[in-house]
Amino acid sequence: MIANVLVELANRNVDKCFSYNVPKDFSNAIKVGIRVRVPFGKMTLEGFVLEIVENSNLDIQKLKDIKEIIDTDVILNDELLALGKYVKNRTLSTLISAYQTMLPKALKAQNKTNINKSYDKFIELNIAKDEILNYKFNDKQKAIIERVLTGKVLKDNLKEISLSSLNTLLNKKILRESLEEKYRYNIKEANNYKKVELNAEQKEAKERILSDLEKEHTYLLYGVTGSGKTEVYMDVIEAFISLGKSAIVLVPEISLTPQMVERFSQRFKTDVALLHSRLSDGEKYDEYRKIARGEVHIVIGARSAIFAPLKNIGVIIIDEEHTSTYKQENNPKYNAIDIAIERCKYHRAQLVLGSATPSLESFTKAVVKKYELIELKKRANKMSLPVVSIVDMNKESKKGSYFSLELKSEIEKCLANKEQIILLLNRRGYASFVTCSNCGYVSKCPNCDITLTYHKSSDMERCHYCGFAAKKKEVCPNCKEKSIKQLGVGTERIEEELNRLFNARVIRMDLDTTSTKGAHEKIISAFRNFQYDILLGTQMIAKGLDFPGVTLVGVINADTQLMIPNFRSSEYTFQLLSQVAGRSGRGEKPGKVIIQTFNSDHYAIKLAKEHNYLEFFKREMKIRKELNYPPYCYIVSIKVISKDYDLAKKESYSIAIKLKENLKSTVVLGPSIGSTFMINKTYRFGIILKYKKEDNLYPYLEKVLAYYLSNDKIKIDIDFNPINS
DNA sequence: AGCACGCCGACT
DNA sequence: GTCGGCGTGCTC
Repeated sequence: MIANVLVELANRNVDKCFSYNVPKDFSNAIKVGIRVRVPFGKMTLEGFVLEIVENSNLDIQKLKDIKEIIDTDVILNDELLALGKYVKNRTLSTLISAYQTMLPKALKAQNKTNINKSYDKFIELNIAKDEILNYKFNDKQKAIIERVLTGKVLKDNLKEISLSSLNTLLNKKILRESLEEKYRYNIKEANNYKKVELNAEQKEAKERILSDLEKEHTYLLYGVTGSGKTEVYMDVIEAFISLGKSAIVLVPEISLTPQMVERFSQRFKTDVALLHSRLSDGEKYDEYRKIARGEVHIVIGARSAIFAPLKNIGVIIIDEEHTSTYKQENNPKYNAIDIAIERCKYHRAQLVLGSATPSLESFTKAVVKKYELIELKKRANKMSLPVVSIVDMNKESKKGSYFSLELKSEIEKCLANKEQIILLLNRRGYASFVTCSNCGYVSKCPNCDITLTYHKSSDMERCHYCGFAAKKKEVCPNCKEKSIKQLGVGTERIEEELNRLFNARVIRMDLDTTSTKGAHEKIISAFRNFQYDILLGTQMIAKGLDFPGVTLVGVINADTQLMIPNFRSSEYTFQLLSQVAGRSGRGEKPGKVIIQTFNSDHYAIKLAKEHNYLEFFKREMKIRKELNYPPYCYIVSIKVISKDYDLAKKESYSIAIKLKENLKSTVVLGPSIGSTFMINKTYRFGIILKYKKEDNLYPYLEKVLAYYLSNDKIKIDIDFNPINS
């Protein structure tokens, strides 16, 4: 018997099966989809058994033996095995890295993982009840026996009575110890569930999703903020569970949306498993086993939860589908929506993509009927959308202040009324960009309509997209003032200002203040409990949070997102402003939103004020069409990376030329250097491909990868449908 | 990833 | 004449 094993090394040279002889002792235990330990050269590696066969082209006599079997239960079932191949083919990653990202750390093939199951120690009677009379016990021993008489008791509870007495009884074999696997994480069961009746719109949405279960469908659930999408999700899931099926719910970052989890646990109790980055490796392992064993029907998690080993999936829900967190930024660079579609095909399941501001790609697919559009037009609580006002910071009399007069006075009003305030300053705004502090002019690339980024080292303004570069301007070409400045202000600075200007309790929530476990939850609950007046934070405060006490939302600078050199910057700005505006006025009092900007005429800002997604979609699509950006084409980003500048440059040019020759229906841009040109003394040159249909694309890119396979001086990194290029 | 093999420069 | 540089290739 021969096992074909994929070893743990994430190197393209060894990303294939190696054949091993299965010793007779293992012939019962060996299974496809488990991990084994095998000799590999002089090393011992872990790997996944992908096939078990009887014959081989290789000389069977020369095959080495499998050293050890690691798992008793299958880790990669047939669906996951196929899914890994799909990920590899979609992203041109190695197969091993595809499998590794699908699994929690405890189950990866890695020689030095030491994440174990956790056990509870129980004590129970080791003799028949009536035999007890044959012994004489002291008082402590009696107390212990008393507890154990009715059944097994946690050892820790008995230790409190007397550890030495307990040990005596164990030694005399009157009591015995037993181990029971335990789960380190269990969702908190909430009991305050109130059934919410769906309104007509929500009911219709639910019925649409359940209308045809014969084949897989993708539904785009487009509903304004507060339209009650979560209630629809829960009702749909309940319906699938009653059909004996299960559900995956993806949220952008689960630790930021605790109330989503709370609402699910109220309704579905412990039928829910949670998978997200804030769980420890041990906790993740436990949740994963719970899922694999079929002990829960619902999995809620962030991106990688799309690989949860649930069986019999009826529905996959992707909430806030427009968020970029569904795209993984390291290899394999997969998009959870693509994986969801693939899994839905396998299970004949329904995919629901929910958003108040769908990505242009998704909305386009709905327009061309690739997705089915379901609209929720009304807010479920009948509250009106908050009133948004835009403050043109160019017209502020006191230049250089971070707070406009209007925002300042509204903050003061709120504080006086003991109402709460959320202030947003996007953290990504720290990147230096070039702008005129007098008129708000921003340098843009003449070829790409993308903001230029100031490079200090060369004192040039560059386009990270096409490579265009120009000397830094001293005088603003718009207003002729000598007021060109680099901007970059962060939340920390604003926090200082708030403490200086107001007598208020301020809490800051950004990457720096939330690095420790449970920090998010602490900040959020402290704010919700009115321990603070002002919550200041980056975009992480914009998503899905529900604070009934908040009546004012202020956006310190709406332009930070616009400045990002990315064709999606308008889209992101619109989404962010719409999101954060939805945080205001969720309680009884109506909400107010103030957006400070130097670009008060920008359509993304104006239309966010009007809550007008459809008009934004139209406007932005027109621009995308003119400039040939997605959704009018697909994009591939290729990075040529090397420690050797000249080599990287030379090879990137030769790749670009070859791509131009071989991909006839593709626009090849570059090579150019990007904002991440030098990282750790490695240089990266970027090539961008734009195409609508290119049959030769995958085969040719595989050729390029194969060409550099054994060249460890050059690394080729390919990103399909990148989100930040 | 690790390790062996192999083909050219400065040394006990 | 040898020790050792790291380029190239292989690992069932």
